Order: sequence, then C-alpha cells, then structure tokens
Amino acid sequence: MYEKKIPKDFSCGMAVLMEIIGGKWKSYLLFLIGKGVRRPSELHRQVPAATKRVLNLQLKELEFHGIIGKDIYPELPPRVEYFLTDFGQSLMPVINAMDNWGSGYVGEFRQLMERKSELSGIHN
Amino acid sequence: MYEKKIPKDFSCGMAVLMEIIGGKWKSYLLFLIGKGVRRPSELHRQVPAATKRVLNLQLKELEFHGIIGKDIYPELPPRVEYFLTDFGQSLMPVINAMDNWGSGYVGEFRQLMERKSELSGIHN
DNA sequence: CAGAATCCAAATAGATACTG
DNA sequence: CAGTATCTATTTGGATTCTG
Repeated sequence: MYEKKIPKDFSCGMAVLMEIIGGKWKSYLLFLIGKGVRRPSELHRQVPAATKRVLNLQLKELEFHGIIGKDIYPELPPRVEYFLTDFGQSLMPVINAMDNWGSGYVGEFRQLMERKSELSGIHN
Repeated sequence: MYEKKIPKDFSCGMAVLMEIIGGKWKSYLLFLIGKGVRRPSELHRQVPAATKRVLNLQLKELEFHGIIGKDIYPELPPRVEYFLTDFGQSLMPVINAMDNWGSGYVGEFRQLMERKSELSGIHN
C-alpha cells in the first residue's frame, strides 16, 4: 500500500478535515454523491476532467475514512453504487458552508486569476 | 513566476475555497493569525515543523487572495505583522466549522491511522 | 528578523493499455 | 461497467545557503 514519508501533524481539527477531503476532486465527488449521483460511470461523466483512476483513488480514500460506502451488485455488467454514510452526512453541513463561501467569491476569484495570467503572460 | 500546467476547474465553490486554504499549513496560519499571532517569527515558532520558506509561500498566497494583509515596519531589525482582512474575517466561521468537525474526529482518525500503519508495517 | 535563491525529495495527478 | 497496472508529468514541500 501507499506509505507516506513526511509526517503530518493532526493536532488540529482543520488538518484532519483537510486530510479527509483534501484531494483535488473529493469535494466534487462528495457534492455529487450527496446530490444522489451514485454510480462510478455517472460520477465520471460529471467530472470528465479527471480520469477513472484518480476518481477511484479518491473514492477509496473517502471510503477508508468512512465518509462514503459502496454497494456492489455482482451482475453483468457489474454495478456499483456509492452512498454517504451517517458520518458522511454529518460532514455535509460543513461542505455546504465551504461551498457557499467559495461560491460568493468565484467571480472575484476569476478576475484575480486573469490578472495573474496577464502578469505572467499566460492566456488559457 | 510559477506557471501551472494542469488547468483547474473552479465552477464549484468548494474548489475555490480549497484553492485558497488548501496548502499544508494555511489552516494553521489562519488559525494562529486569527488568534492574534502576528509576526513571522512567532508563527514559525508555533509551527516549527514547517520551514520559513514554506510558511512564507503560503502566507503570500493568503495575501494574494486578500485573506490576510501585512504591515511592514522599516525598522532594524525588520518587523512584519500579519492581520486578517475583513474578507479573511468572513472566512473564519467556515474555518471554525471545519475545525470543529475535524476535532470531533481526531481520536477515531488516529486509530484509523494506526491500524493503517500496522497493516503496512510502519511505526512512527 | 524577514525573506529570497537554489537544488532536491515527496506527493499527487494524468495517459494509456489491460482484465474480469 | 468497474477496476487495476504501469509509466510519466506536475505540483508541492523540504533543506540549505545567502542577503539587507
């Protein structure tokens, strides 16, 4: 399995939360699963910029921390459905607070990023 | 300057927030500055595990996003004091919500990490 | 004390091809 | 469809040294 070499300090609640939801796509995944998007292929369709591999890795971490669970139906073709655990549900208000705050800043944030791009000559 | 090559998608408020506070030590820094720890040397003393360089990088990012500001006193020896902007203040309730949730999970989290370490044979 | 410069290590993500 | 394996690229953080 994966072995981290640099110790992290989890004395602070923030650090614990960041460890749990800190991946690049975990917030989307939680958001979507919270909205009822359950199957891996659907999730991938909603977040096409990420590869299956990365989504799977992050889903595994969320599962490891008990935030989500999965039902596996041994059919053909195989079917898997993710869901929020009770513990995961307890996280949703925090997620929503984070999303709300961020949403209020999206516009200004984009401008800031454009200014930054101009300065360094990048034009996506 | 630093040029990112992989585009990020900030359509979601969560992603914006994570971009702003997502660094390894930013949460500590905000927490400490919010508590009134102002000077770089003090901050470094409170977070000795991080190097000055990294703390500076993260402080700069927080400053770039308008979360914190700094007063520079051109004295000898030089003195710098960070402070939360109004915008940064607006973030604190979210930070606190995140910290509270995480704090409630610290114990269980540590156990989980130990179990993980046992499995892979790591004993820090 | 504050912080920039350089070099390097670790962590994380992406591309692609493959299996049941 | 779901998931893994392998390889590569990018991003981020750490160590050290140096300056005013």
